Amino acid sequence: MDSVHIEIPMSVTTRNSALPGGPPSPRSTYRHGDLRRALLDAGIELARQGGPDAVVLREATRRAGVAPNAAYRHFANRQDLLAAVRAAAVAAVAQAMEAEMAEVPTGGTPTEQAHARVRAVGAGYMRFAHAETGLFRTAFGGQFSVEQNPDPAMGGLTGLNPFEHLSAALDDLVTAGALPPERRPGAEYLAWSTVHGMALLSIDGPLRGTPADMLQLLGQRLLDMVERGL
Amino acid sequence: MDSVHIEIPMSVTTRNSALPGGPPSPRSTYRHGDLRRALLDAGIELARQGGPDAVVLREATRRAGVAPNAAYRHFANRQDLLAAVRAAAVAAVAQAMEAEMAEVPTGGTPTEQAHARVRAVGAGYMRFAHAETGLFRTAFGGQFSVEQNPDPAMGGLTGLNPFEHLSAALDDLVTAGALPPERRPGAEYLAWSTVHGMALLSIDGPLRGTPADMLQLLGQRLLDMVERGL
DNA sequence: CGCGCATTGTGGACGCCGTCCACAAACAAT
DNA sequence: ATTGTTTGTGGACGGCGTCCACAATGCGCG
Repeated sequence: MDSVHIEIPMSVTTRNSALPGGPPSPRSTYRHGDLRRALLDAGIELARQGGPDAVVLREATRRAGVAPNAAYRHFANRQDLLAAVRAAAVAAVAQAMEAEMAEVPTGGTPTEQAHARVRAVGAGYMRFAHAETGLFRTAFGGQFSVEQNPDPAMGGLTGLNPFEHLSAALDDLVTAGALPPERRPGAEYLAWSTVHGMALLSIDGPLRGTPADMLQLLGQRLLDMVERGL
Repeated sequence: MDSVHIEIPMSVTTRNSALPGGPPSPRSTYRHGDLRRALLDAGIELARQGGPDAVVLREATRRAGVAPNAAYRHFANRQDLLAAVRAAAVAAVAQAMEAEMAEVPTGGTPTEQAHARVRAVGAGYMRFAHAETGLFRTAFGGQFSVEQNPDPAMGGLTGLNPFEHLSAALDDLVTAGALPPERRPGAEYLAWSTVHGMALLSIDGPLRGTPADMLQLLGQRLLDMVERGL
């Protein structure tokens, strides 16, 4: 696994501090304290290990030490829980991008900087897909949408979601004069398509099992292609 | 929906010629005739309408007018049936590519021809994704692999599967002198990533619902990018 | 302080799914 | 005609999402 820092908000306060291992200790109070949060955490963990299909309502309630139906007090249905988990997963992708951008060396011409930033966004996306397959698949595997009425829960530490990071990086490219303005509209989708495709090919497709360094190399070639072709 | 010719092999002979509509007429014989084929056809239809998750064993047997367990005489389990459906779906993609290539005007320099062929492969892929979403998702949505020990069931009319079509087109590009040989290795994955990403973005992602002509345009820009950047 | 009520968790049920086992019908080979 | 193998049936099990009725809880209002 690649090393990617993932910062997923964990339960803040839970009266029932169930230590891992052993059945969750019986609640002292009838009320749980923060069941919504507990279910969400359980869902995130399930997604991390098995992707979206592994987010099973009954299993989440089991882990929270609660009856299956209790979930319906906090989520309309399985789909609703999954949506919340997905938001967390998207936020994690945003953070992966931010981490990657933090590594970009300062200095160099504005053009170099701008290019480096676009590459960081793309590389963060692909690296995350490889390092946190389950979460990535949850975020971008099935149906997803990030742009319209941006859910703040999908933002990283900076508050920007992955799509916004990409847009910003492309804007920089234009300001730096490295991308003709007339080519800017829609460029997000060209760039996104490219890295999205490679991410999926490398976790679900023919590139599955390819060693990380090989993948890194291919990824760089892909980004070269985008840089030349955009 | 775009118009794409899809040729999926349908049942050759079924003693029980169940016309659509109404419950399937009771079998005259205890034996079915070609239950495997019937289940596969049902599975394909389910996949076409609802993607891989819609391929439900019990529903397939229901459509074939047979008890649920009968399926286990022909498929090891649900996964096995799904694999067979997937093969058919992949073959359909190959045919979509072939149809697209048949449209390429003859004439022009070898370089132009080669470029046109690569574009046809990519366009066929994306067009199919849009026209036959369910089948596309079944073929390339979840885990998939096309290259190692090529399953003949995945080939189109020419016998080549989608990956082989792409490879051949890229080889042509080299022969025509439009792609430096040193850049040839791995080029499949760069090109595939690109169209795969856009295909998914346009059916599951933010490009969902984009009008077909808009999509066509974006697709062409994407192929331009590949052409320039490969 | 006590009461009523909205909130939150429980228990039990339903119908759907995939899968397993034992049995029966149909056919093929002897 | 008998025997044995294939193919379909019937019934069952556990797991899932979801619904309804009920019980415990704790908060706000008098």
